[in-house]
Amino acid sequence: MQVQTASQTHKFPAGAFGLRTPVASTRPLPHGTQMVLSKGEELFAEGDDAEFFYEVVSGSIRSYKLLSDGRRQIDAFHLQGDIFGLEAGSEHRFSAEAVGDVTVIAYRRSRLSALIQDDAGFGDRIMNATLRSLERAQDHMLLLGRKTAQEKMATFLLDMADRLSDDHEHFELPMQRSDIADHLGLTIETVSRTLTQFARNGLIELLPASRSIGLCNKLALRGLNA
Amino acid sequence: MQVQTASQTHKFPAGAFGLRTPVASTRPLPHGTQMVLSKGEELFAEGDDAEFFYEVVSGSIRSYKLLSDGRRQIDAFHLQGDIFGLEAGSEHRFSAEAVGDVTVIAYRRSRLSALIQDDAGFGDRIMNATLRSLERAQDHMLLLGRKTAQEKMATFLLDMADRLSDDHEHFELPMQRSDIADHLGLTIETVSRTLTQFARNGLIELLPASRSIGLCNKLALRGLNA
DNA sequence: CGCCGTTTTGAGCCTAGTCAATGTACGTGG
DNA sequence: CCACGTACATTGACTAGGCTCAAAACGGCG
Repeated sequence: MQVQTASQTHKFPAGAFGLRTPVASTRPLPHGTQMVLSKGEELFAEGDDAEFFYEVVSGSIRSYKLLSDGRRQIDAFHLQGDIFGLEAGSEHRFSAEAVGDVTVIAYRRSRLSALIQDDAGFGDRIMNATLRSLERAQDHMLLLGRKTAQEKMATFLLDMADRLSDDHEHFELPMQRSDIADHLGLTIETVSRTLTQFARNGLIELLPASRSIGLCNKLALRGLNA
Repeated sequence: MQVQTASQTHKFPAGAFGLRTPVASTRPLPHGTQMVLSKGEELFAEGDDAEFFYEVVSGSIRSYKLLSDGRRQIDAFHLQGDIFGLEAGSEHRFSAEAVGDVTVIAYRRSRLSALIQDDAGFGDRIMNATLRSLERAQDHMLLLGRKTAQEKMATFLLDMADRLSDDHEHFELPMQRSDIADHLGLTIETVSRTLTQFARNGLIELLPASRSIGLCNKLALRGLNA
């Protein structure tokens, strides 16, 4: 997949039809196929056949929907261990792209019941992953519908700190400002201005034009969180 | 339940602990307990033990989250046939209230695996209901994050027409303006003004201060929908 | 060094929110 | 039967938070 351009769509994991691919990019697993995607590559698009669902091994995936005029809503960033792309119907209801370089495992949906038969715990993992996605979605609806720009950013930063940092204070954002904006229902200008303001008020540490963030005053951020 | 006031919380279906209740309000079923709630009654609150999950028999349930200062986001209206309130963790992550008079069936979560054993189709129904909730949530995030007030109202009206009317054109809204506002991330004033404007432009028919709606120009509404 | 993608900053505007008053429907009690 | 009270909905005037448009700054890379 690393040899393909960023705009192409993968309707199936490389190797599924015997395609010649770099050794490092795909690897057969007992139950799924490992895939490597580079920055910006599309994993699937809204409307594609939902033949596979996925688990993130490393890196970050953005899943999103578009309006006809191009407005975008990123409904989630999927990080290590997250499962996504499982659908009730036959088509994907959203698109998914690699935020940076990413490794995922693709599972064939038609083999879901077989996977569950083989591994009793797998079914629970799927159900729990789906329920956790729903919980995240519910929290995010509250954010999108009722929080101010400052509250949105505070919530986002605290969540990212929890999900991608060991000390829950210092971390590197995998995505750019436009991704954050389209996730929080804001514009890139508002995202940038809010970060600058947080830094000026001593809530966060922020190297100029960088994606590394340090949370200096988590208490104040939590105060903004609700 | 009909004898209780609107603000009380049900931590369990009446009858579960031998409470004396009106005959008409609860009825034991093979797999669950039928309950009747009157307008405004709380089924469960955020943080309550998620001992039961529910299926709507008739009427409409609103599920919502609150911020500390009282701002509310209604993440869904559950109508006939919808299943809701199943959680990954031990607590409910949102509150649920009857919009009008409602009948639901309460299923004990601890018996979920038994229910699935008994009825092979039940597990699929649960999984599908959960996935459909997730799809709805994703659509709704796009609405909340990226649609204008007019687009939000158009989407909402078309969705309600599909879900609670036979001809998909004439229907009675079960909820009041403040519920619509808190569902769409707007204020009641904006909801009211937008409806009035739609009526003036001939998109809908609207008896004054009434909840009955007729869609006159679905094409124009669909145009606003994306 | 210079280009390009990204981020930051500034100035002005607009959509939807706030505050306030009026209108309407309905149930209750005199 | 009507007067009143309450809950809900509509309408108006004004405000403000976040958006748009525009330009400058920064960083990485050939």
